[in-house]
Amino acid sequence: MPDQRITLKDIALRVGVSTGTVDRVVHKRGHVSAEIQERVELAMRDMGYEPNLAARSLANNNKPFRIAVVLPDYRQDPYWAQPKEGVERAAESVRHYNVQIEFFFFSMFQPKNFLDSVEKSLKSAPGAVLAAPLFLEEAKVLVAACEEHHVPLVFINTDIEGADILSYIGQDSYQSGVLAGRLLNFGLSDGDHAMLVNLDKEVSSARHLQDKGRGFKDFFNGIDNKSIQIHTAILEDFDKPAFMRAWAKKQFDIFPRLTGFFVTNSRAYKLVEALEPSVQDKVKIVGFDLIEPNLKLLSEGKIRFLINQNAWHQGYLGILTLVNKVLMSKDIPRTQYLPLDIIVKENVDYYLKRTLELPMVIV
Amino acid sequence: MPDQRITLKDIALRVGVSTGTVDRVVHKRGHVSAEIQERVELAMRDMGYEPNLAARSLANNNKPFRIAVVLPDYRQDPYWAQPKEGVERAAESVRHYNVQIEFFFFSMFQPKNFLDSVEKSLKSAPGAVLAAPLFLEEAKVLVAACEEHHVPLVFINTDIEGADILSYIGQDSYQSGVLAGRLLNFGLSDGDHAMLVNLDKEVSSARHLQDKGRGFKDFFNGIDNKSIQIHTAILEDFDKPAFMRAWAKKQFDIFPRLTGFFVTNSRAYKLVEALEPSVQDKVKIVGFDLIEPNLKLLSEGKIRFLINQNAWHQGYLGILTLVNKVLMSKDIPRTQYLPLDIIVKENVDYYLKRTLELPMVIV
DNA sequence: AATTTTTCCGTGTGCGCACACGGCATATTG
DNA sequence: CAATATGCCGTGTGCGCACACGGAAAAATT
Repeated sequence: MPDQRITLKDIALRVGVSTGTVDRVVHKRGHVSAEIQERVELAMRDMGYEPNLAARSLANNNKPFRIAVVLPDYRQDPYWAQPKEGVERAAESVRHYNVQIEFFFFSMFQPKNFLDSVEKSLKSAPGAVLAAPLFLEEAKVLVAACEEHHVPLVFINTDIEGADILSYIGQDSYQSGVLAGRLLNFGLSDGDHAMLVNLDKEVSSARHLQDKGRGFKDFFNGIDNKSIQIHTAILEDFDKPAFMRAWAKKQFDIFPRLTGFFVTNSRAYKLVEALEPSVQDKVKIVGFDLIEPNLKLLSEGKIRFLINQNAWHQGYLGILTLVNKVLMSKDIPRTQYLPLDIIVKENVDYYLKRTLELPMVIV
Repeated sequence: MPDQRITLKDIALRVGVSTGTVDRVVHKRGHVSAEIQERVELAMRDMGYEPNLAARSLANNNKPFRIAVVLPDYRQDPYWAQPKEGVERAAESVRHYNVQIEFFFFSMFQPKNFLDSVEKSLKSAPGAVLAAPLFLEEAKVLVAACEEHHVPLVFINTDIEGADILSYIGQDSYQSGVLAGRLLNFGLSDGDHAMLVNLDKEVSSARHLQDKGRGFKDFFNGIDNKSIQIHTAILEDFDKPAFMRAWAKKQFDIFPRLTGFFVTNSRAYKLVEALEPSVQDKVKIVGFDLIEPNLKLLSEGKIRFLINQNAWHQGYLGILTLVNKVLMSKDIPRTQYLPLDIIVKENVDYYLKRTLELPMVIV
């Protein structure tokens, strides 16, 4: 490790040009002869030049970096409050770099509303966009627009395959299904039945749920020392308690040894509400996400495991990714998978608190 | 959020003094009249002044910040390679601030050797010290020395209660025992037996292991719908395969329904090695730490759960804590607990990779 | 050959802060 | 009252970088 950091001046001196010239090749701003360009680049590599980010940000911080954030309305679903908070926290972390955030919320079951938000966000001429592209076709409009204006675009939660974006941040849905399988299986006995439950409307991210289901079933297909029967249920009317209760009751009539459930999104609490109290304690449920209603049931033992989709971190990392790209000119991988945290009552606190502190540094 | 950040000059202008004066009150360097001091402080609070860290680090970065790191020799135990790597990664993250690290390794079963390392580290007159104080009495010497020279001291892995240090970073051992109890219990049936296994020499951190054991037993005491019998074993000769095999065989003779094990440190693989192949697949083992031999067994299903002690993060956070304190003059909590990550085959990759990337920013 | 254009490069200033230096008051001393 | 000391405060410089400006040389044009 070099004792003294190499500066622009150092390499300017070495090559025999001015710092202005070196700066030009650093930023590839042209107006430099081929020969000198060559020699400067060589010297930079040779001496191991790395720009001083503190100085860079100092010299830059008159012009703000504005990021538009397009997310589903968090008042509609507690899940979406998490990425929002992650974004806010990240914004605070990089405030020194004069990063400004503007939110654009849309209604999560209305593709048109999403399009509206996209248009509004683009009209503000942001320096970058962070979005959760819940609707495939509408998202393509966003991708095209960003591409045209050379605005870096990051997706969280849902990826659009083949889309030319800076990065996707989310989870491996298939793998999370496999994980759920392993967890549930550990608590089931030979001959038990388990059920995969989708609680969502058709329009939205059906892809996620499919992948999770596939992973879940694949896990049990790979088991050979036990026989667990797997069933599937898709319920769009998860908001109608009476219907849900009736449905649940019926299932136990049909499958007396039904002892395990896997809820493929953050609505595990809706399932618990549909169960009779005596059943709630016996049945083993695996769900997703650390939202309030789930947390309560987790501590009561009525949900056994929650898999953390790290929605908070998706927001946080999304902002940091854009900052790293635009302000630090770092290379960013096309997809960034977040960990699948396994949560039980005993370790839940750490994952909740983590959203509050965590000192961090842009490398 | 203010559109334009408040600078020294802004508040100097407002109060009607020079930036030099404001600077003096910011750094409490005295030589300011009581009245002006008052008015400046008021203005700072009023206008919400926050120093520009980039500018500060720029103006400072002639003088390096040297941190001495005192850890057990990582060649002696794979566990200790993790905090070492975390430290190295953190060092890289804050290189811009001219932070320099020097390691001092000691032999983990020799208190005297620890003392030697401590003395050597102090002779280098570091600006701060990060240490894993495995030995109580010897650690007190370090605490006293650091206190005398006003050198900030951070402990990882082991806390010394009542010691006047900047911060302790580690885990809640008791809680990790409770967690292990919950995990194991989920896979056990009524009437099964489980065993708590300590594989360690007497000299070292016995305290940790006790706490974990206590938590583990307390969990099962709190269970009422199942009856699980808990046994305890303490084995110092974990490095003698023949002895271990004989011991293991005997246990199953005594307790035919022994189906669960909880190994209180990172040596779960030693237990697996002591079991007969046919038993390895049936028995349910919960252990600690993502070290190579454990990972292999986890993927083979011979270890069911690993609890991640986040040793890597202990090192990482340790360095960041010192940087935040000394260079950013942040307030630091006396104890910083790290999350208890639950690891199975399906999510292990994320926790391993996490040590590689993670873009971060000092807030 | 004189003029204009283009290419290439150096100079200078400012970002916000830390800190040394020196100056002007007032207080202290003989 | 003069001489010295002390308390308070302003000024100036530099940290490393970005970028605007302008000048000199080379190339293109008339």
